[in-house]
Amino acid sequence: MNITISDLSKMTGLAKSTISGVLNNKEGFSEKTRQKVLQTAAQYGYVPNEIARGLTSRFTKTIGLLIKDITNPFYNHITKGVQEVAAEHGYTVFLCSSGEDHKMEVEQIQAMVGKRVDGLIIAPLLEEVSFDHIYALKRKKLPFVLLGNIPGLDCDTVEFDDYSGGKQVTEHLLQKGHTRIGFVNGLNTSKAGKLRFAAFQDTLFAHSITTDPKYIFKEAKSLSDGYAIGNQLIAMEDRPTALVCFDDVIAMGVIKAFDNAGLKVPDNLSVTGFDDIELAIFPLTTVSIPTLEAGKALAQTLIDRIMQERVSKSKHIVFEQKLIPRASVKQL
Amino acid sequence: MNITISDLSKMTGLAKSTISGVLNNKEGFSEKTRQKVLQTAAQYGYVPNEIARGLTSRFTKTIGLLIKDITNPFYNHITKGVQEVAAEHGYTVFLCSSGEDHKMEVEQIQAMVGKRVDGLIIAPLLEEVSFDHIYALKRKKLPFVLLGNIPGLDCDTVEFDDYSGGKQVTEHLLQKGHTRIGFVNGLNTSKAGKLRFAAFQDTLFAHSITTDPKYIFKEAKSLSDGYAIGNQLIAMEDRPTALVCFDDVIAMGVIKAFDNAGLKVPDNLSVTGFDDIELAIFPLTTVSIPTLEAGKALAQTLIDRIMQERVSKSKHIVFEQKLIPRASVKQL
DNA sequence: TTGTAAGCGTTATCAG
DNA sequence: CTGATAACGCTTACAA
Repeated sequence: MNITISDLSKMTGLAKSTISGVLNNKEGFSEKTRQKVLQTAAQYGYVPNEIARGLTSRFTKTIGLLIKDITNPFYNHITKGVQEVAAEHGYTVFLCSSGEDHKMEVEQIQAMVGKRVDGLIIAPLLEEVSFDHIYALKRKKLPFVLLGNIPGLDCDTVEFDDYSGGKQVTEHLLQKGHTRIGFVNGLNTSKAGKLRFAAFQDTLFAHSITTDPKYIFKEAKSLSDGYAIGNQLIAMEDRPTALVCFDDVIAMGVIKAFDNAGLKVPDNLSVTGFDDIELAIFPLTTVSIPTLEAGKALAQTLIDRIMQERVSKSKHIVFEQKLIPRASVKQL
Repeated sequence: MNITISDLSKMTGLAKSTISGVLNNKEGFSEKTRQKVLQTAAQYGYVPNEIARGLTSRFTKTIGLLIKDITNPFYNHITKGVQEVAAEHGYTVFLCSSGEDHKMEVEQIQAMVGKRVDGLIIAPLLEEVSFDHIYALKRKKLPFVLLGNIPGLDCDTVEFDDYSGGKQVTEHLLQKGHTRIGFVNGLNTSKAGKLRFAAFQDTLFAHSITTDPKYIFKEAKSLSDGYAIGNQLIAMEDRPTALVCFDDVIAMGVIKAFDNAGLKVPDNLSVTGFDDIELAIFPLTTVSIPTLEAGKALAQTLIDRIMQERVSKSKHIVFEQKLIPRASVKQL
């Protein structure tokens, strides 16, 4: 069905190794043979079987990418970055989503290992979860780079400074005169959420401000979660004056709820997010995160590691987060 | 580095074929051997080399997905759908983006064919472009399904009824009393755009309404394109009263421009989009498109075709588009 | 400059 | 019930 190198060998009367050599641009073939091979290959639409090639060469020119949800702007920008540099270097990428489910994460990684990817980029669940599968990778000496880090695990990482981001928004809110501030956190399995929240609490504590526990929400992960929380807030008589959301998507959900109820942001509630997603046309004060660049860095780091045959020591890249003040926070 | 079946063979003292048989749940092995194999395999963390497996079995359990831009909600929802169904059936998916570039499209498909995917899902450029690479697939008898259709090419397809969508919005606008209506089209390579625009023109024509050519824009593909067009519109003294945009992302760009200029939608301009993306918290009148479902249908159709060994005749699935009236259109 | 042969990790076939 | 052996399509010594 698919033409092979031995087919070409028979057709041209040349040996398989000759065909292979020419096709791989090796030196030392007469122009005549070279032409003959190239021509008949083109004529019959020969496409080398990379999979057979991978068997001998130990390289599949494939990398795996495991993210949480392709539908989330944060992850699809990372994906785009990975994609771009992978393609530049001739790699194809397997895309897998864990959907924030640990079992799925383990399975998908396993599947990609089985398919003998040359390396893996993983955005793992980082809290309240076992890392056995990641350690297994390390033991196998399969190159991989993590988005985020696992304490005590020495490997390449790309990270964002979430603590700083959390601190920046909180201080901004404080400066604007807010003292009754709520926080909507993401999933418990997210380390970014843990760090942002820690920064939030620490910063408030440093200013001797305490938060009412009823202003703290958890486990939000979608626009509809944000929407539901927005409605809870609307129903409270002593609402906070400001709300820090784990990401822009959630923030948009909250804003939508207020909008639907005829309330205004920031007049009735100041709202902030994280990610600075382009689609949020609402002038949302947020913390920008260089996701596209991080994706590129992720892929570049992995490819470097694959080439170097894992000699050099681990690389750790940290991207800064930066507050983007816009109009969703009111000066009190 | 990676443990193989022959390693297991040596360790257990059993033959390779025995190991292979047990691992693949074949009948006819004593419970004793079975246990022995399974146990040592687990002990040493054996992961079958799918790539070697693929060499003999002719199946790689991998499918390829080629889209235009993962960052666009339309495509990432399709991707999510494909992903889900693929994972359910034990397939891993290669994700490639053409970035709306024909050369890239050809190359990426070529790469995936080289990696011997079992089948391909392609969202190809459909206008002003050659289809040689698609015909080559057909000749190779490699299963594939298209998002959209190519006239004269008999293959599985999943489509949206873009003409109907275009007609629905246009009629809606007419009903609301608009007669000076503009249109922002997507790229020339998009058939969806061609169809939506044709419906737009036909519908206006049927109502004996003509559009001013200066109200027609082309080649928009991003929020910033929409933004720029919004600004052009703002600068016009005789603006249209309504604007049909190729998709929600572009529409959001237009709205953003108006917002920034202190103008209001729909008071100063009625705007509509396509896709009904969740993130558009602005109450945008749009045409909803079941992208997630389409993604699932795409994957299911492909997998069916792979199993059936391409006997049955081509399947064509058409998803309807549906107008979702919201508040971005003003009653005149 | 070209050809032969072995090997990559599996599965399949066919004896034992 | 188990074990050799060939085959999948390619690369790579090594030989001619």
